[in-house]
Amino acid sequence: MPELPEVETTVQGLNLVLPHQQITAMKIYDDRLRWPVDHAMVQTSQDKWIGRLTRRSKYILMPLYSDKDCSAEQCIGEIMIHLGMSGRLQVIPAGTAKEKHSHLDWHLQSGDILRFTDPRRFGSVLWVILGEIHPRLAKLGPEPLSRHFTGDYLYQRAIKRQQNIKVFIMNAEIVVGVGNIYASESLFRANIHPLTPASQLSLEQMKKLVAAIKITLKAAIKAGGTTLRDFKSSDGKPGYFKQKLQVYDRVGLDCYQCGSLVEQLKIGQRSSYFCAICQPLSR
DNA sequence: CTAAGGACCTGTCGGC
DNA sequence: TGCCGACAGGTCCTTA
Repeated sequence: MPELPEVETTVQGLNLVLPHQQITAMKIYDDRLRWPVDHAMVQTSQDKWIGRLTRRSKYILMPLYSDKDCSAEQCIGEIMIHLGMSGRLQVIPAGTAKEKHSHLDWHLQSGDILRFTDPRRFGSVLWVILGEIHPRLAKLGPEPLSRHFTGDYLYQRAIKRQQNIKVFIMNAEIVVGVGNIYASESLFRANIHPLTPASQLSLEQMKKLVAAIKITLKAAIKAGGTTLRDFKSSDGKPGYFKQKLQVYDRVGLDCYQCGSLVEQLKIGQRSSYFCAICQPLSR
């Protein structure tokens, strides 16, 4: 389900309702996520106030405070949530029946519940100690929408890398937040074949690719993410970016740009979509 | 160090 | 209708 635009959409939606709400209780129904949920979080969450949520890579960071003011000195740490492939984090009315894969609830003073649901359990919910950088965040590359992510940067990182460009841009140590959908979409937009070795691309091509990634992600965030099967933002609405996908999931259909057929390949175990005419393979 | 593959887990869909 | 394999938006870990 979630790539960066879907996570960002979720954070924006939750920030409309969660900040300054008090947690009255946390319940763990199933702790078997990507990593076991630490049951100490139940006690830690008790009676704390929720601050403004942020995002780093595809992780959602929810700071907790010991006082309703939520001033910096009162912060006690953060809950760090990854949605994996099938996770959802939403605020629902008290009493809403649990689904088969609802794993965690935070009951709020308002009566609502913040609920984490994840059928495949590739998601994770971890505690970040105050003032520390979680090991999972320590080695991440720049945010794709930040000024640190430039064509020059990507070109430098690609020197001596024979790896194909699609797998390369999906590596979170190079740049975070480029998942399988938007990798194909960005490469199409930049007219780069997904199998091109990273080191083969010129500085100009890298600049074009970086611009394409930024434009693609921004447009997807604006549309509320992409709903393929089951993505729902925190307010329960689907994302509308699917209607704008150029190549993803369009194998055998006409390329919107040139009219030839969109092709599909497995690259690094993932389905990849491209137009061989618009995205010629240089060497 | 890089690159490639398997692993984790459940649900759904298409073919027979 | 039922069974079985392939596949799904993401990382992490092991092996070469």
